[in-house]
Amino acid sequence: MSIHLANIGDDEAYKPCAHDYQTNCGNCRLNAICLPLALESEDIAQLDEIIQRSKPIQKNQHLYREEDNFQSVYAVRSGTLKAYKTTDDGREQVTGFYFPGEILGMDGIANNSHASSAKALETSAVCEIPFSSLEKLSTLMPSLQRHFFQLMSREITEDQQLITLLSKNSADERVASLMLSISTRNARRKLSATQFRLPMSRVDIGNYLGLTVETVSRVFSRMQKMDLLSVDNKEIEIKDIQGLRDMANLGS
Amino acid sequence: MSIHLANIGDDEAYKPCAHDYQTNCGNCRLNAICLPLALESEDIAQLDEIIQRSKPIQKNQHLYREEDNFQSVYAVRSGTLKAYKTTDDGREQVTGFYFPGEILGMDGIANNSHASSAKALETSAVCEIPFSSLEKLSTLMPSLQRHFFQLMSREITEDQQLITLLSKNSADERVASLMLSISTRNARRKLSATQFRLPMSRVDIGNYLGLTVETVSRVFSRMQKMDLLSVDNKEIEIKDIQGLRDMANLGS
DNA sequence: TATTGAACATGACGTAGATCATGGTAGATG
DNA sequence: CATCTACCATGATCTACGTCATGTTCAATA
Repeated sequence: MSIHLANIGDDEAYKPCAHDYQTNCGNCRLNAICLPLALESEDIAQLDEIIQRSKPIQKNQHLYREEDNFQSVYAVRSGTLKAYKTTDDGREQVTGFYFPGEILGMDGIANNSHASSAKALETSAVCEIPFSSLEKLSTLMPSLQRHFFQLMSREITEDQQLITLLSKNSADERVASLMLSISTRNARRKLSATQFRLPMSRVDIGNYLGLTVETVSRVFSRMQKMDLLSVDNKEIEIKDIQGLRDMANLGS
Repeated sequence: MSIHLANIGDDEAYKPCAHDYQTNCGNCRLNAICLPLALESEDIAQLDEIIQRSKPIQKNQHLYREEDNFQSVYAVRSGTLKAYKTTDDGREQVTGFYFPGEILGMDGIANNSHASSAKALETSAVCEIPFSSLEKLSTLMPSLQRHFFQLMSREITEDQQLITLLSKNSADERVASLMLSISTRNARRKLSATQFRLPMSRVDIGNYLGLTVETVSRVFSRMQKMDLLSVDNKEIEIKDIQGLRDMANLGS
């Protein structure tokens, strides 16, 4: 098992068969990411009540599929998922990767049906948040309402970042940006910002970044030659984070 | 004055100096787009009270700038605006065009500061919706809360569409898609789906679609040669909408 | 009316990244 | 253990689109 998984593995998430997880939002160590809001403890208790902690999702299993009836949004507890749309001519477009503490499924609210599919890239666990309950609770708890408005707004700004990346940046810049993004998201979860295992394949990376697998491979090779990072299959070690930032060309 | 503006011009929006517009959400002919929800008439009256109808914005004037303090979201009453981000190396990325009935500014909620700038492409009028009032009202009116969740979700799905377009589609497909998008958005407002004036420059189109001006020009020329549409500067007439759909390659 | 300048069109040419082809490696399965 | 199949790396070639250069049109202003 990888270092990455081992670090997560000591979490409560890995009790696949227990019906009553001892987890709740109050003691979850991801709540700083997932719920960065000043909820009163009784508020958190109320939130806990509507959240369902599901059994693990196996690798390649779907959490939901495009056009499924929309019921819930999901917070990642452990593992990683990718969201993707299937284009009209049958190809796939990866629209995002979701790490522990991050929330997915909000694109389904607009039409009461999921606008994308979500698939586990490794064994993962999620908290299911039924949206109708969330709505009701939000009218009672202004800070929760605000939190969800902010979460959705953040999703918008992140999508706009990706739009800019796809529209204006070279292959080198795109891959470097993704590596930096994963690095900072790891750091937020108190994991190493410089050493990690990529949960996704080169195909997924290329698809997400609008590049072919071959180009992604070549960029990784180039980065290694420049001593920015070392790549051993999916194991990444960032060796020169400033150099990587320079390559990403995103300022500072 | 163009056909497009003339059609809008009979609207109440064009009373630049009046302090008391006779407009309200109840009688606004855009409310089917802007508020497609079953609000009770007294609810609409409440909403009306928080909405401020501002004086027109002149062409090239900003509605807000990136990093401005976020206070409000805006509904376009007349005219057109573009939203854009300035990348770290100083270039511009157009992230969206906003037509009457559409809402912009929601990307500012996440960080209480606008994540993009908004500039009028022609003389325009907007309804300003102070967000804090909207939040308060939303806790009292579940249907309004739901509406805004849906609006934001729609913004997410549209951004994802653009991501896919940029990542997977050719120049022809991108331009054709934009023309079709403008066409359907015109139709929603009971304007012609086949004849309209583009409010934005070729530069803006290219920027939005991740293409250079030259490429956009060439695509327009190609489309004319194929008799899909006729272009006279900014005046567009779609002559073969099915042909255009085929070119866009987005299915049906 | 002449003049200036933005916005647009179009040709010639260069290039980043796609496509095609081949080979290597690591984990799954009989 | 052998075999199979994803997944990844890397070279050779091709091409869509960018870049550069030049010209046109039209609206604004002297």
